[in-house]
Formats: sequence, C-alpha cells, structure tokens
Amino acid sequence: MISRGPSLTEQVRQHIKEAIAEEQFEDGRIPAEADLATELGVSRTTIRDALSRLEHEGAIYRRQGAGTFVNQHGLQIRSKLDEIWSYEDVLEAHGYQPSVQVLNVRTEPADEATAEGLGIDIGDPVLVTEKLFREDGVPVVLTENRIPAALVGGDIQESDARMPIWDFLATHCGRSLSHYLSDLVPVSVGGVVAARLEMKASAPAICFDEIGYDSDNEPIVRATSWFRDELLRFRLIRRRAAM
Amino acid sequence: MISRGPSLTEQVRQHIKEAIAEEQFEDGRIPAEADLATELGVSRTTIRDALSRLEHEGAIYRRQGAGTFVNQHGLQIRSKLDEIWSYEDVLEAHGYQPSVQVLNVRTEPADEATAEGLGIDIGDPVLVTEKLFREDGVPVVLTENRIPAALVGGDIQESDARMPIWDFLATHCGRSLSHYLSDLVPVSVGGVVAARLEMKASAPAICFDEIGYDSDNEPIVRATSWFRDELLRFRLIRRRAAM
DNA sequence: CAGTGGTCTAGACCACTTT
DNA sequence: AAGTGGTCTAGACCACTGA
Repeated sequence: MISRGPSLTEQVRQHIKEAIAEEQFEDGRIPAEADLATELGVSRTTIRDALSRLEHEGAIYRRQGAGTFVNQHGLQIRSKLDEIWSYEDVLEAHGYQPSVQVLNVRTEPADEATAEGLGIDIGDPVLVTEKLFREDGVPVVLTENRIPAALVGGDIQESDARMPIWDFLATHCGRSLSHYLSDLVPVSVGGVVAARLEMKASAPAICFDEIGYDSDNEPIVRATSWFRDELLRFRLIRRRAAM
Repeated sequence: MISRGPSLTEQVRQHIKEAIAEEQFEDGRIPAEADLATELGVSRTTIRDALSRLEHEGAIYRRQGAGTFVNQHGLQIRSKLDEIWSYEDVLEAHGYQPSVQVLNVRTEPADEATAEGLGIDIGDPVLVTEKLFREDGVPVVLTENRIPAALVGGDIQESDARMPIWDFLATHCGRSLSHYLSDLVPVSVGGVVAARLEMKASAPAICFDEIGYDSDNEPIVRATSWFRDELLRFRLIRRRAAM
C-alpha cells in the first residue's frame, strides 16, 4: 500500500470495496482481519477501521466468531439518505446524465422559519437561489437555498449559483459546510412546485427542510428540496440505537 | 470506572452524555481526550471511541487542533431516523404515554413485493400483524408486519403480537433482528389507513417500506408503517459521504 | 479446539489551531 | 510553542462460532 494522499484507512477501504465489486471473494467471505493486515502491510486497527466504515455503509456485515461477509442486499443501495451530498452526484449514481438549471437568484427578507433556523432576525435579508436538477431532461429535484445576506461577499450572478451549494459557501462566504440537520416533511406539492417538477398538482411528495452548519457548528444555510419520488427514492439502513 | 456489564466505551459514552445533560462543561467545551483518559482511568482509544459515537449521534462536534464541543443544535433531536427501533421508545422520547393496540393477526398469501423482499415465492403464506400506536390516546403510527409463516413456530394469538416485533421474532421465530433496509415513500393516505390514523383521507404522509434482516443477513420481516406527521416528525443528520 | 471478530491498552507521530 | 484532535502501530485478552 502506498501512503500518499488519503489516509491508510481510506485506502484500505477503497481497496476492499473494489475487491468486493470485482467479486474477488469466494462465497462472499472476506478474509480474516489479521490476514488482511498481513497482506496489506498495515495494522489490524487500520483494517478494522476500514471494515467498520464499510459495515456502516451496508457493503459488508460481520458476525463475531464467524467472520466478515459481503452484504448482497446492501450493495443494491444507490442513494443512502444519510450520505447524500450533491444532487449531481446522486443522479450520476443512478446512471443518468444530470443537468442543473438556475431558476432564480434574489434577495428577500427572512420569514420566521428561516430566521429561526439560521439564527437571524425576521426580515433580515437572505440570498435565495432556486435550482432545478434534471436527469435526461426530466425534472427530478427542486431546491431552494437561503443564505444570510450578511455572509455573502460581493454581488452574485445567476451563473455563480450553478455550482454545488458547498462550493458556493466556500467561494462566496468563506465557510465550509460540515453537515445538515434535516427534517423530512410529507407534502402535497403545490401549484408552483408541481409545475416546475412537471408533476400532477397535489401529488404526494417528500420535502427536505434542513439547516446546514459550518465546522464551527454555526447555521449558514437553509435548504428546502422537493423530489419526484418515482425517479429518486431514498433508502437508509436503520440499526438499533444505543440506549 | 467499573467494568461490569456494558463495554468500557459504552460506560464512558454514557458518563459523558450525562455530564453534557447536566451542563457540567463550561462554555460547552469538553475536556481534551488525554485529560478524559487520565480522569476516567482508561486509554485514549476508549475515550475516542466513545466520543466518536457521541459525535455520530449529534451530541458533540470536534475540530482538529481546537477541541471537542457540545452540539447545542444536535441535542434537540428527539427521534433520529436512522436509530429508530421501537415505536414505544420513540413515543416515550417525545414525552408521551404510548399505548399499543393489536388490530389484526392473520395469515395470507404473499403478494409480489412481499415475496421479493422476503425471498419467498408469491402466494407463500405470511403472518400479518397490524398494530396501532397512540400517544395520549391519539393515533400516531400504524404498522403492518409480514413474516414468512414458515419461520413462525406454533399458533399465534393476538396477545402474542403486542410485544415489539424483535421480541416477537426472537420468541416465536428464534431469529434476532439485526437491522432494517428502509425505503421512504411519499403517499396520500387511503381510506382504511386514514380512518385508523384518524386523518383526512388523501392527506400526505410518509410511509416506511422496509425489510428487516437477521444476523445472518437473511430477510425475516417486511414492515410497512404510516405516520401522523404533525405528531411524529423525523430528523436525521446528513454528512458528506466518502467518495 | 482453532479461528474469528470485539475490546482495550500504551505509545508514537502528524496536522491543525490557538496563543 | 503549546495544546488539540487524527492516524497508526503492536500486542494483549476476551467472547463467540463452528468443526
């Protein structure tokens, strides 16, 4: 194993993931951790960290005393809800050619929900960008991002909004998006949303209503997104919580 | 620290979690890992494992070179989507007195979706249990569980179905539920579901359609659940996926 | 019983942030 | 420069599985 760039653990994870994809393991059985450690020339801890990540992703499962195995069911997942980052990436993972259209860039006063989520006052100006993602020309995701205008440096053109939101936040706000806290809200799509997504009005849909935080845990963006369910269905793995 | 029962890591996690709840840390700053290790008499690895779990739960966040801090926003989460296990527990976490009503226990032939999910043939008999959860008397969650009849030992009464599904699977099927792979489906609730949840017909709702697997990664149960969104809203933390 | 994953230790070095 | 979290090592012992 080479050691430049990503961490050893990440390299090991990739290595094993590729081996799984190439079906190099007979019977879906993955070698013992100690064997992998010897073979790859790293410590067992590093192997275990990599395997833990793969287990969390659903690519493998482990049984104490028995061994580590490929998870046939988990491999089918295309878009894991808790790992979604850019819609371009999600759509690409589905095997489509994604395209982005910036519908609108404007500044408006914050409404109550936005102000509360972003920790600003009602009426404070927020920059709103509306984007529509299509795959093979069909609209799939509609998103609205709201960023406190006080965070945005300089004038923003529509062309600036094309980039993924975390790139925008890094470039124009000097903040790095760390994670989202997301609410899942069932809705009947209203007239405007339905029209943009080319759905029947009042059709059921899932709406993400989420706040994005930077590495200092400060809220920096409120994102609201609607999805065409038939085209983009979300999955997740649910495990027992520690009590 | 005592070492009986749960792992050291789990004890440390609980210890720190309680300290956070009691606001023992000034300025939301959590002591350095090395200090915690000395104070609690465990290795830094154990501390780190405990902190990693708390970070994943959203209770804390870490910044390399700076320190570890309480996550004020994450603490507000009541029901994390990826950690839901029993609806009784979820409702209790919301501060309500939950109650369970078994609506129906029957055996029926598997439809296509059930057969595919459970790896059985269409028409094979499945045991179906319907349950309604209320909080303070108000219906909140409706669930249908389908288990291949071949897995179920002995005759099942309605009273047997009252227990949480993983207890049922352990008691009557000798299987231990390991995790769910869950689809989130937006729906308009139909007449029967709406009536049972006392919702307006055709109101939007989120439906879980999920397959539960045992520790051998074999599908053992298909669960379908509907929720009253106003009463039980789901949240999750989304982080950047490893690419 | 041998082999496997689960837990834990003690220590090293690095990358990064803050003073 | 000092302090912090991030990565990695080498090794120990335990709990569990399966032949």
